[in-house]
Amino acid sequence: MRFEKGHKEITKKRIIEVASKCFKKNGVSATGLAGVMTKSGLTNGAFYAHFKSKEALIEEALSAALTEQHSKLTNKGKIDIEEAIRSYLKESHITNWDEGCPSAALLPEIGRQSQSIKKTYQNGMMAYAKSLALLLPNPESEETLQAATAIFSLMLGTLQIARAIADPALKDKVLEDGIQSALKLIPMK
Amino acid sequence: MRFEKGHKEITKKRIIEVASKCFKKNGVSATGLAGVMTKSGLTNGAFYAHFKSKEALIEEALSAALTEQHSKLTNKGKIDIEEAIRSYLKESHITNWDEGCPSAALLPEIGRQSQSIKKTYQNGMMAYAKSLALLLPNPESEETLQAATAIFSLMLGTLQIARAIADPALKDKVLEDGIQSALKLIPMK
Amino acid sequence: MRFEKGHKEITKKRIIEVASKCFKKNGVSATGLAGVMTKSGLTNGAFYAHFKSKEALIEEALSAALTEQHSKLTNKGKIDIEEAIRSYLKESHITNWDEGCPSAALLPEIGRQSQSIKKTYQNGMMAYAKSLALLLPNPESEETLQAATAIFSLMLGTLQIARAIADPALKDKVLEDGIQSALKLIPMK
Amino acid sequence: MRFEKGHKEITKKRIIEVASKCFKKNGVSATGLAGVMTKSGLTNGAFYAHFKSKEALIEEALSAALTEQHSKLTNKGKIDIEEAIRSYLKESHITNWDEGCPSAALLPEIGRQSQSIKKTYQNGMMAYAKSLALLLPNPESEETLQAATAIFSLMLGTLQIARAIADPALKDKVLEDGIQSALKLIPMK
DNA sequence: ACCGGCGGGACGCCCCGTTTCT
DNA sequence: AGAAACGGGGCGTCCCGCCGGT
Repeated sequence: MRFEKGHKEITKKRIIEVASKCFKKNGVSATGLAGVMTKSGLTNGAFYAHFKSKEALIEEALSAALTEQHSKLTNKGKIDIEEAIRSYLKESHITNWDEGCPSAALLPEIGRQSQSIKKTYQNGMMAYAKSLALLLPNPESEETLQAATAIFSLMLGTLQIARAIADPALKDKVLEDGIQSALKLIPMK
Repeated sequence: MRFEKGHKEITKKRIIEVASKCFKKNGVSATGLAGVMTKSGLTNGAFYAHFKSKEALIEEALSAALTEQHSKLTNKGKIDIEEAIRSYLKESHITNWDEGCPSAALLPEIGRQSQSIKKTYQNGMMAYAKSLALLLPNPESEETLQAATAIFSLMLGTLQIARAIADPALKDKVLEDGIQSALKLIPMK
Repeated sequence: MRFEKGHKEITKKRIIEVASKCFKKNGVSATGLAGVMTKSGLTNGAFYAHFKSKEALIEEALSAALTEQHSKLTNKGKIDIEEAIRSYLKESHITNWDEGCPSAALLPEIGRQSQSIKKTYQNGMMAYAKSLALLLPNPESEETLQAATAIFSLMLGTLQIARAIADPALKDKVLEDGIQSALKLIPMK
Repeated sequence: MRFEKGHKEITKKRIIEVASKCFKKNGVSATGLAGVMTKSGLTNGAFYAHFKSKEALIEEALSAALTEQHSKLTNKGKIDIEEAIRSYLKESHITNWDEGCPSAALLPEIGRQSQSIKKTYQNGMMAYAKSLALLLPNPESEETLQAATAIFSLMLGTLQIARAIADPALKDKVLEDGIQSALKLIPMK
């Protein structure tokens, strides 16, 4: 065959991954499909063989980005919560939009999308918060999940602020302060 | 004279206010200048009499939005920190994009803009954090400013998450949990 | 063999019939091959196994549509000319584009096609006119063929006008007047 | 001024006239806005300063074409009905799509458009029929209008058929027969 | 031999941010 | 401050072809 079996799935996956990075880097509405397709090694015309519309791509790319972000927590073997926080708020995460957290890069835009996309986000976000709770004492309790969500919100807001600040020294301070504050949200055993 | 003195400034201010709402509501890159001008009661061609480019408008609109958001804290007379937090995370803020916090609506997009715009954001954000710190015990200390920034980051992230979630019940829970967690970040006297 | 003999012909015929309806319903140039293939239960790629190009399909679909329209005259057993006229100009024919007369739905577009397609139309149209002449007195005479052509032209124009009119009452009147006028073109015995 | 007063109206009129010809020549759905604008000496971007959408242009171009066609009947001073028929069905009208009758070129496509466009057509067509009736005996009677409509339908259908026929000799015959038949529809004084 | 997966470009309409002249 | 237009790009869809499985 001109294309081996599974070729289409691989191609689609490639498009999704490229789109995920483009969306995170430049924003959803500022990302054009033509650019995504070119970066995927394809032409414009092939897009609609894989996706019904740009919105469908957004949904799949968001889902993939959330899964990937989630896997950063779960694939590392055992890590403690402080390590997770420091890893999220480390300096390099500021500039690495395309490989970073989709929430930090896209949340307001997600909030303006359709219910379907919001549902996708909701699922991914809840899963992430639950994994974060596993790093805390008493992982199954409701309060722990609440604490995990708070830690996530704080990290998220801190990273976004750091990214939107001009002065490098202040950036570092915001990150470091964010780490300290996040640690305060860890519940006692 | 065809227009009394000051007319131009008034017009410009109107454009900025309209743009500020449009940016917050639909995002910066999804907002077109034509729409802004039409909503301002002007025609397309008049834009460049007031602004060098879209970027210049972004900067001025952002500045205005930050000032307005700031004034919500300072204009109310005496309020305590809990009231401020509850006010920020009240349910109506979820849907009121255009009259809400510019950080919650625009932060990732601001982070992708030029240094000049980031500097604008930095100033507005620092001022806001300082005003927030005034509501806390020991307002002048460095730790208090850090706490205020943390509270702001947490509120910000929480609001964005609530806006990006599909399920209404979960939305409410996220907001309520956010309030509880924010309160924990208030330093003791 | 994967497909029994004759499978291809059946498939091709199905494509032609689907295309014939689509062309009549939406017009030739507004009809996409993808839609035709999907409605035929096939995929895009299969098209060029059956037709050299869209133009080839147009030609075959036109031919089929003309034949089908012709058969409406000849398959009914004995009918008189008035019945034929009333049947053509009955109200339901206004809305039934896809099962109606190809001339009424497509003539200007056919006039813009290649000589080859025009030849196809010419043959089908002449055959139709001759069958119409058979319903008139003195069927073999040249004047009768001329009268039949005139009746056909009148019906055709009338139906097109009725279809292009907005007011339902006027539509009905146009049809009814068309019938009366067509009857006047019937030669005396 | 860069553009004298009334410039915009002139430009719009030019677009409409160019579009009218393009629509008649190539059909509505096969005509692209880019081509129309280029032929009007403008670029793509200027289109939406003049029209809300392609549909708006269709409506205005159709209206203009109907008016122009109408004026062919009324501007010539006194003509008799036979002259009008011969003029409509003269050979040159076959090839002159772009300067010819909009009904002959576009009717089926008009029938597929929105109610609003159909209403435009209805008005133009009724006016044309009434002017045609003025050339007949007893111009004000209802029967005369009916006869005029019938003559118009017959001419229309005949021209379309002639245009869709490949053989030149047959074309001529169809036209000539059409003239003869149309004359038969003229009511007696 | 028949059929289809998968992709290529070009172009459809629409709208963007911007410029120029008055 | 507005009128008018520019050029490019957005998403979506078109017609078409290569190559190989069954």
